[in-house]
Amino acid sequence: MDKTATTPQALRRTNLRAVLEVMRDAGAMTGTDLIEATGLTRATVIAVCDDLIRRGWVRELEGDRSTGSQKGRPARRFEFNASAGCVLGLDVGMATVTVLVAGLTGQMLGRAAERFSKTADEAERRATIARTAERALAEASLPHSAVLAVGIGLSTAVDRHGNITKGLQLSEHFDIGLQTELWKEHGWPVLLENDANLAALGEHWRGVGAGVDDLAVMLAGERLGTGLIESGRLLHGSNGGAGEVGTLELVDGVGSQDGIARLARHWGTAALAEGKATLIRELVGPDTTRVSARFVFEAAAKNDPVAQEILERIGRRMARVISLLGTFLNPELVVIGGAVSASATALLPTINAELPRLTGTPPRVAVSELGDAIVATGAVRLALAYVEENALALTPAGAGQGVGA
Amino acid sequence: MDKTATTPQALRRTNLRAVLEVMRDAGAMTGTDLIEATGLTRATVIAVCDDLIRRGWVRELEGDRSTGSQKGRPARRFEFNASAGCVLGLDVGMATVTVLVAGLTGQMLGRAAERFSKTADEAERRATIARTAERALAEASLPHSAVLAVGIGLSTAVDRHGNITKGLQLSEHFDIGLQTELWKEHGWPVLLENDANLAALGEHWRGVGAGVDDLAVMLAGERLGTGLIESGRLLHGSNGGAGEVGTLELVDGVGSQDGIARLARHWGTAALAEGKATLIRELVGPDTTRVSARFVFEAAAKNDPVAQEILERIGRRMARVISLLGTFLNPELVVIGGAVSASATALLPTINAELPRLTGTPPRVAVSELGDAIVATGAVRLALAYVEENALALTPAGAGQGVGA
DNA sequence: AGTTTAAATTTAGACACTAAATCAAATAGC
DNA sequence: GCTATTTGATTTAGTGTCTAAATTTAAACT
Repeated sequence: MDKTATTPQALRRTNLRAVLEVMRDAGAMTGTDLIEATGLTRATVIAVCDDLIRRGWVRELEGDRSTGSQKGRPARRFEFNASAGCVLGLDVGMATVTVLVAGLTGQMLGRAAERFSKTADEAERRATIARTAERALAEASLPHSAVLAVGIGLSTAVDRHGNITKGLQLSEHFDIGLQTELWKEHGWPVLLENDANLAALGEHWRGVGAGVDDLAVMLAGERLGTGLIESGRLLHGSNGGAGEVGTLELVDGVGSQDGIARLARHWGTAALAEGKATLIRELVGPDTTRVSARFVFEAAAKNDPVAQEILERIGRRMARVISLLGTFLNPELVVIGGAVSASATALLPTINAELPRLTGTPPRVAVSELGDAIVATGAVRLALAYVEENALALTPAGAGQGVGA
Repeated sequence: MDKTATTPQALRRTNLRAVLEVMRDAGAMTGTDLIEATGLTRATVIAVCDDLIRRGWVRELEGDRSTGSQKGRPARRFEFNASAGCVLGLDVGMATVTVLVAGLTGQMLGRAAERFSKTADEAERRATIARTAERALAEASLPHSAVLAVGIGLSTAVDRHGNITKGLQLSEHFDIGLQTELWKEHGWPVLLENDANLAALGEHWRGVGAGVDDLAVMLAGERLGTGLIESGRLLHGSNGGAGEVGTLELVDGVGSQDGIARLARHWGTAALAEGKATLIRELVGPDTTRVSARFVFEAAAKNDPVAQEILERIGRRMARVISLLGTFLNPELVVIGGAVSASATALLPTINAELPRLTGTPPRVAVSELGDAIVATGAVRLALAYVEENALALTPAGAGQGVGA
């Protein structure tokens, strides 16, 4: 029943979409601008704009003749109504939940984060998530009705239809009825996606990967996951397992799913246990079991040879994975992101030195600048994509009343 | 200048495409069938069909009331005109060229193959290719004017726009003006693609991978290349290097770009040189330098332990690469194809035994049944995709006269 | 005030669709 | 052989959307 054939009304729908799309990423425009951009005639453009205004997706600006020609009849100026609604982007991790609120052009309007209680059961985790979302919405002064979609990133495999893949990895921690239970009273569309995939979306949207359509993002904090974008599209594989390097055989004496943070802690702890003379010991203090990645990176920055050796091992390890990505996917760029991404810059020399030896198509390597909002940013992007896809079927909640700047 | 907006005529174009597409993969249909399939009204369907007949893409069948109801006014029966033209699918390898001729529903109409002279220069290679294509067309009794598109598979990296990637591997052997020089007098659209990618298209179209939308095909003859399909789409990567495992680091004492055939020969020769007692020696005959893959597989089939050990090594090696594919791409199925694919069945037990140890998402593994037409079959598919995409812009050359069954 | 300029609107016409009535060609029953 | 029935094709009237061209509008300039 998937009819591809069309009626005359479909024509208008197509043109509504075309105009809306142009206006979304071009800001305020006159009718003439839109004629130029879409190839439609003036009569049509105006009709479509009036239609969009009526639907609430576009608003008309008053006065203001600052740009363009000063002569002739002043042009009506149309603008995508960025406050016709908002979306939520969530990063639901093992220990914490982060929520971003964004307007329809992606302007960030609110933010909140919270830790899960260690003993939390399903219902309690859901409650924590809901509470954090409420706080973020409150910060943005937005009503529930403004939310048009919710994107959620999870540390588990999710297939391309947004379904959690049972049996793969940590799904039981995340398969907690986020779609069916959490916001059923609001009826918000909830879109699930793997966290590394969202990190890739985030970087592709507003990170160092902006404009790069063949991209891999390694989400390397405690764990290590990879999000893959080819030709601007996210790759999932048949079970959403694409890029899930957790089971990679790397024969290094540590689990292959370990991210940068865990590796640094692991090897740092080992170095202390072996009694090596290193700055790490002083930085950590008396309780030598409390090594964290931060101390190792700090010691390395102060030229501590033991810490630097650890960083080199981590770098070689990353280079190994990146080289495989380069060989199989041939991305233009690989971005290292995640909690410790700020420190990851120290790994670049090692990685860049190793790569050409390991693959014939070495990608550029960069470090993310999105910090710990990388997944939530991608979640926002995912939700926005849904809204863009379904705009004409949705009703802008804030139509007419305006929902914040 | 990529206008997405539309005019009333675009509506008709959309419906022409929709109807044509339905008819292409459903065979002969009545107006009522098309109403059912497209959701359009009878008046529109008939108008569209008459339009398509006028353009030469569809023909009307006479008489024949075998199917459907016997009562009432007999329905007009429409059929996609499979002989409105043809396409060529070429496999241009290092040593040989293979050409397939196919009608627009993919029915094979002609075939020819030829070896390149060892001393051939660019112009001579082009001439051999042209001559082979002529022979295939002659076998199908088709005029030059019937050819609507040509797909060509090459053993070198090709990016997603069909451009050979300079500097990567064997490009100099294949960048011989196939698009600019070869058939410029006929004006045939020539589409270039990597051979492993075409193998993947071929398997996805008419091989064991039919219906599997997340698929990897390992083209493993003398060399080893991989074609990747995710969600039904071919992956290229930024330089067309995706799946080009030629530079993979596998630390086995042999080049990683080596395919099954070369590995068998390599290790078979080594076994003889080491003076091992093996059936291979007898099969090869007096000149022990002339080991070929065939002898090794034959000896293994006769339970020769040395040959079987070689097969296991090859199998483990393949499993290694497949496991990496499984980890990074998570395909549902991996198909082994290429010149020696018939023998590859002997490798399956080893591969299937190794895989679960190497990756958490082991794909199904199968052996291609397309034989040495695998690349040319994919080339046909590539050319057909072009014709389907551009059908309404093209003029069916055989319009009215019919160009073979 | 009149002219110029650029934009908006109106008007006429074209194209493509739907829905409903009518026409056409076959079978089935009497 | 005639009529009723069935099914498909065609015609007609009406609607929605677009373009192109003429007209109107609203400002700046002279």
